[in-house]
Amino acid sequence: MSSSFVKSAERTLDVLHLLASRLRPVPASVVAQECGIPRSSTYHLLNVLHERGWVNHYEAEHAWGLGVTAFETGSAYLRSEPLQRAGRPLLAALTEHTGDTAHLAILEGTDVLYIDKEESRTAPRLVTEIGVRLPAHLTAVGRAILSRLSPAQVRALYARPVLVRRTGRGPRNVHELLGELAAVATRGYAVEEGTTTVGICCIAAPVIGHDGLPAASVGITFVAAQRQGDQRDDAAVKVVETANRLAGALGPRRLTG
Amino acid sequence: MSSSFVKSAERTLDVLHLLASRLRPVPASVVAQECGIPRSSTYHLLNVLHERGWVNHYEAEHAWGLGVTAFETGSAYLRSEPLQRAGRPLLAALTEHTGDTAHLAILEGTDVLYIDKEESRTAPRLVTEIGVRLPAHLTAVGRAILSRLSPAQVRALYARPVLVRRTGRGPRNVHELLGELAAVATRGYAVEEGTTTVGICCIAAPVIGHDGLPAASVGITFVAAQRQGDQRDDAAVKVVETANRLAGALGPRRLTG
DNA sequence: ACTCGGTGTCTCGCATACGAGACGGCGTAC
DNA sequence: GTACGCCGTCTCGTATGCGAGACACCGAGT
Repeated sequence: MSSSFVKSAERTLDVLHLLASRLRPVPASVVAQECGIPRSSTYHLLNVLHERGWVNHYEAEHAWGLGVTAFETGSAYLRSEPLQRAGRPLLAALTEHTGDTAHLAILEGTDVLYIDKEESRTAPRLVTEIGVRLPAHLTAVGRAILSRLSPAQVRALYARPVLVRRTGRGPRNVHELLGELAAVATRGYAVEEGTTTVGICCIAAPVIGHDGLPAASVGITFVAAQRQGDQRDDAAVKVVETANRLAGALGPRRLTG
Repeated sequence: MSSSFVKSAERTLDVLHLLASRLRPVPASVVAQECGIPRSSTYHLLNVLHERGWVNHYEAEHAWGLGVTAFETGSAYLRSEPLQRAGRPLLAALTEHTGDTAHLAILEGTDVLYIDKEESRTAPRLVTEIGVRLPAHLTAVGRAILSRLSPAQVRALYARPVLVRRTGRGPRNVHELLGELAAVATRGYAVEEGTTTVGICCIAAPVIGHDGLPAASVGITFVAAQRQGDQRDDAAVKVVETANRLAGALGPRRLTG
C-alpha cells in the first residue's frame, strides 16, 4: 500500500515503459526529456540497462530500443501462473460466501479451459475438473469472456456459424450467440441454466485486464432448483465483485499505465 | 562501453531477473538475500515495482512474482524489429567488404523468411527480396539456422520426411538433410550451390542468441562461377564474423545473464 | 575554417536516497 | 499463555548516488 519512493528504480521503469510505448527506438535526448531525467543521469541509466541487455543501442541511428532481456523476462510472466495464484484465495472466499463451487476459466479458441476451482463443501462434484475443456458458448464462464469481445471478434472466432449443443438448449448459431452476449454485456455477468448439464446453473463474470480485454472469468455452479430469484442476484453480485477484485490484483496499483 | 553504476536501477533489474528465473513467486526475504539488498530497501523496491504492475504480490502466500507490465513490456520488444535494426549496418558492411548481396533471414516453420537485405552494387538483383519465403533446407541461410538445432528438433519440425527440390539438387529427405547439417555445424557456416537457383551460390552463418538458440542467419549470394576456393573461404570468414557481431549486438554486454 | 547542434563520456561536491533498526501483526509450537 | 519467527511498515541521520557541467567527437551548414 504505502507508496514507497526509489528514484532510480522508478526511472528505470519509466524508461522501459517509454521504449515499449514507442514502436521505434528513440534517441537518448528523447528519453531524458520524456522521463524528466537529467542528461547525464540518462546516460548512466541507459548504460546500465544496455549492459544487461534490457535495451539495445543502435549506434548507427543514435537510438535506443528494448533489448532481448526485456523479452525474456516478460515471457517468464506466464510461467508463474498469475491467474491461478491471484485467483485461488478469491475463489476460496467466493465459495465461502456463496456456498457454491467456484471456477476460474480462460478462453482457448472457442473453448473454455477450466484452470482452477474451489469445491463447495455442501454440494461437491458438480461438473467440471481443472483442465476440462467445454465449448465456450454453452458455459457461463465462456459467455462472460465472449461478451467483452466485439461482435466482429466473436464472428472471426467462429469459423462455422453452426454451434454444437449438449442438452437441446443454448444458442444454435453465432447470431443467437451474439444476442445472448449483448445481454450478458449489459447485465455484467452471464447466467447459464441447463445448456451444459440439465438442472445445473452457472453464473459468471469476466476478469478484465487493464488493457481492456477479458483475461479470464470467474463463475459459480449450483443446482438450479436450489437457488432462485433474489438468491441468484445476490450470488451474481459476489461473482462480479470477485472477478473485479481479481482484475485489480493483476494490474498495476496506480492508474498511469 | 563505460560501465556506469546506478545502484537502484541495477537492483531493479536484479529483482526482475530473479523473479523471472524462478518459476514460482518467492518471499521478500529471498529477494533480499539473493539480490544482496538490505531488508527495508527490498520492500521499498518491491513496492515501487508492485505499484506499476511489474511485480505481483500474492498476499496469501507471502510471495512476489512477475506482473503483467513485465509481460507487456517484453511483448513490445519484437515490435521494434531488433534484428533488422542491428543487422542493417552490419549487412551493409558485409556487402562493402565482399562485394556481394547480403541477407538476413529467420526460420518460420520449415521455411526461411528473408527479413532484410543489402544489395551488391556490382551484381544486383540476384535472387530474393525481403518478405520472400523459401524452403529452409534448400538455402544456406536456412541450413545455417537448422544446423544449430538438435537432430531431434529438426525431425520434429519436418512432419513429412520427404523434401521438395527445385533444381534436382539438395537433400531428398530428412536423413540426408541431417547429414548436411552436421557438416554445417562443424564447419560453422553453410554453403549452398545450385539448390535454390542454378549457378548461384550462398554462404551463411547462424546468429546465436545468448540463450544458445539460433535467432536468425546472415548470408551472402553470388554467381558460383565468379568465386572459388580461397575466395569463398575468405568470404565465409566475413559472414561468420558478421553473424557473431550481430549476436553480440543483441545480447547483454556482460556475461552474467 | 568556424560555428552550431547533437551525441556520448567523465568527474567531483553536495543534496538526498537508502538502510539500520524499532514496531506491530500474525501464525505456530509447546 | 508465552515465546519465537517471519512478514510488512515507518522513521531519521548520514554515507553516497546523482547531476551540473566541462570535454571530446562528429556531421552539416556557410
